[in-house]
Amino acid sequence: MDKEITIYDIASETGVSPTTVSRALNNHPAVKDKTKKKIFDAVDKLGYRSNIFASNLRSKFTNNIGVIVPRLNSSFQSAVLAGMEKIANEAGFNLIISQSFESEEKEKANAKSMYNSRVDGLLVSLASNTKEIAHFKPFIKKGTPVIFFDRIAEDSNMTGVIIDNSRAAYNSTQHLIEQGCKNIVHALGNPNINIYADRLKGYKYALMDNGLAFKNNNIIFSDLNEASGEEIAHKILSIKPLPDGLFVSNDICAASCVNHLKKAGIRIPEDIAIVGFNNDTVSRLIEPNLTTTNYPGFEMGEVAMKNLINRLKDRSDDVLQNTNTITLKADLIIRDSSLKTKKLTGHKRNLKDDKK
Amino acid sequence: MDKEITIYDIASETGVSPTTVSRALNNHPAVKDKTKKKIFDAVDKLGYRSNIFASNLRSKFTNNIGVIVPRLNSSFQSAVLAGMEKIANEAGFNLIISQSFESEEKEKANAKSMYNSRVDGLLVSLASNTKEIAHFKPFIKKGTPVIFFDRIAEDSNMTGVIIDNSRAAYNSTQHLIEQGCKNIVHALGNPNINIYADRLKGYKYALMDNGLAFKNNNIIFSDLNEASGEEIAHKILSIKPLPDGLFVSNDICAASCVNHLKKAGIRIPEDIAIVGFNNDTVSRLIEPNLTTTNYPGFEMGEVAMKNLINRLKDRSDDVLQNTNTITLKADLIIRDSSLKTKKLTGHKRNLKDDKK
DNA sequence: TTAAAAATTGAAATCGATTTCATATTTGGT
DNA sequence: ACCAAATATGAAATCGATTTCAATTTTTAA
Repeated sequence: MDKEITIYDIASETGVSPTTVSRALNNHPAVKDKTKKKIFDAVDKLGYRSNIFASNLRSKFTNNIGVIVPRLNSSFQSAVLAGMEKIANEAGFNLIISQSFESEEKEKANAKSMYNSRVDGLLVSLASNTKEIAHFKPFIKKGTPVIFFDRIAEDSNMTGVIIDNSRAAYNSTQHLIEQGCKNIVHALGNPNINIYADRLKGYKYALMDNGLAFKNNNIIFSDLNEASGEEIAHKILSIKPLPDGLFVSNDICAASCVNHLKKAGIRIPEDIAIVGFNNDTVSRLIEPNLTTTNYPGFEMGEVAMKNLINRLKDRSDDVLQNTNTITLKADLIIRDSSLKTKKLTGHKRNLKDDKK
Repeated sequence: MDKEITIYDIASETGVSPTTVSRALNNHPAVKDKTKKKIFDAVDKLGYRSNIFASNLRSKFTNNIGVIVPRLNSSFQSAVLAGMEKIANEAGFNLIISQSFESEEKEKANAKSMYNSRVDGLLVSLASNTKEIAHFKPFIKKGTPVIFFDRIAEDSNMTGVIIDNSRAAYNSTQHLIEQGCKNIVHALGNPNINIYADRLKGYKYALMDNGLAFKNNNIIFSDLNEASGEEIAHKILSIKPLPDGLFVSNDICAASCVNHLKKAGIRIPEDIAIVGFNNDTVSRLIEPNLTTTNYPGFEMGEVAMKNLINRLKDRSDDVLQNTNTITLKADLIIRDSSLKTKKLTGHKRNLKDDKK
């Protein structure tokens, strides 16, 4: 096990002081180019690597950014993380990632751990049962920026990066109505989470604006996973008369539901037009292809991380400091699962459809 | 911004020395219970939090474990990461995650960054174009354990966690042969990566053992993504006579391929029996359901992390130190896409099929 | 009761980089 | 060529916990 090379070694090798070495390494302007070169040569020669702990201890910055997500193994969340990692890595930050498994307790524990790890900033997508966000107060108090994404704390005035869930749901519902649907079921997740609450609103508004009545019976709460697709299908089949439209707030669940409805002899979209959410891979692979809302996860990750890093870089930038909510575009992608009136032509389809 | 509470504050509050405080906090046996209690009371009262940088600087341990993956947004990789995070979190370790984007250069940069971050251990799934693994030597030299998973460096004698890719491919091919296929195409990814190279071997062995000739024309190299499914379908259609079996080394790609073949009027499995790989969600949602190999990502993450942490805990445990390769079970799940002979009964199907 | 052994506690050095404040060296203008 | 301003460099304190080695207190055994 080699002995650690320190700036003192570099200093004695080059005949300057540790102070100057430190400055040179941090690219401080007050070091002559000639001295710098000498120092960097010695750095290469001796194979010096900065000890970030000594550095952090003194400077208080860790170059670590914490991320807390409900689950790592979700295609949406992993896209977000991929976007975040890309930006963070380019800016020289490390990503420390932990998952809450949808539990407020675990989220609190993770926050505490992140706090102890002295992360420079924190990005959070809330657990479904998180009711209050006091566990992030210590960060704020200490001046560590916290940014929420996707699942945000609405009542707080902390920054959040989201899509306009209400509008997206409105557009989905409106589209179904335009296809002639008059009896539209909406399947959503835990309405404690802003994204589902907002989508429910959008669904209601669209019904209202089109003079359609909202019926409690047409709302199905579920976990929105593969298994719940079957449950939803069963519930749909038990509704008389059979609904003619279905808006499921998740593609995988919608796809599973499509399959089970098909198995029961229901034709899609002729009997029921179906719209999903997320533009998950599966939406482009099942038969019929699923109309859905494109949820730009990778981009959301990039935006949230860029915003965070900007704050860290320029703590005085009031414009960014005051940004409260960043809303990303999330467009409806129309495919066959909802097209009762006319089939898309190959041409039109390509226009709307073909982006990964 | 509050002033940081240190062990010196605790010391003066309780009237003992910082040394004793440090020992109490680390649960050192040589501190009287009464003293401990006094100290912990003061800790609670003052809201003390350990400064891990001061601690790391002296003790050399960071409680951080680095993970380098080719891409974060892959359903397999995110399942692995979820498993890793779970175990690491339970053991009090943080996860620092970065992605190589399949580039050896980026992988090297990430390794360097992990090295500078002084991670206690490193978990790596190699980039597709990584030809040599010298960039992990510094870790070994320093005594930091490095464990590979899924995509390992075969020639090195470093520990790896994998599935038996050759056997899995053998079983897939054998299954197709048993269904009566005599002309089986295999679509795989970059054969520089062990998993595809091994599967290719398994495919060849199965042909051989059944007296079928191996034909170079029946091998298709591709990126195995959604788009390449279409390319593969086109290539298949151009082969005369039409192959009667297809083994694609990835479910999403296989699913996309299924769709394009169906569009071309090919019946599955009657004309071509198809087998995928991974047991991705989509394999259970497309029509017909895809026969595939269950790839236990979450479990692989757990196993790799457990192994790493065991090494960290007991550096003298020779049994674990010498473990070279850990192989996980990966069973074939038979579904309709490959069943030419007889349809599965509902009963049999549930037996084999119903695990997430 | 007393010496030896065991159990507790503490003073001070240490980990390696950063930062403050002071000093030395250049540069530029006249 | 000379002095003020601008540039470069360095000495020493500092960040907060750990650790070594020594000292003190308590317990045990005879």
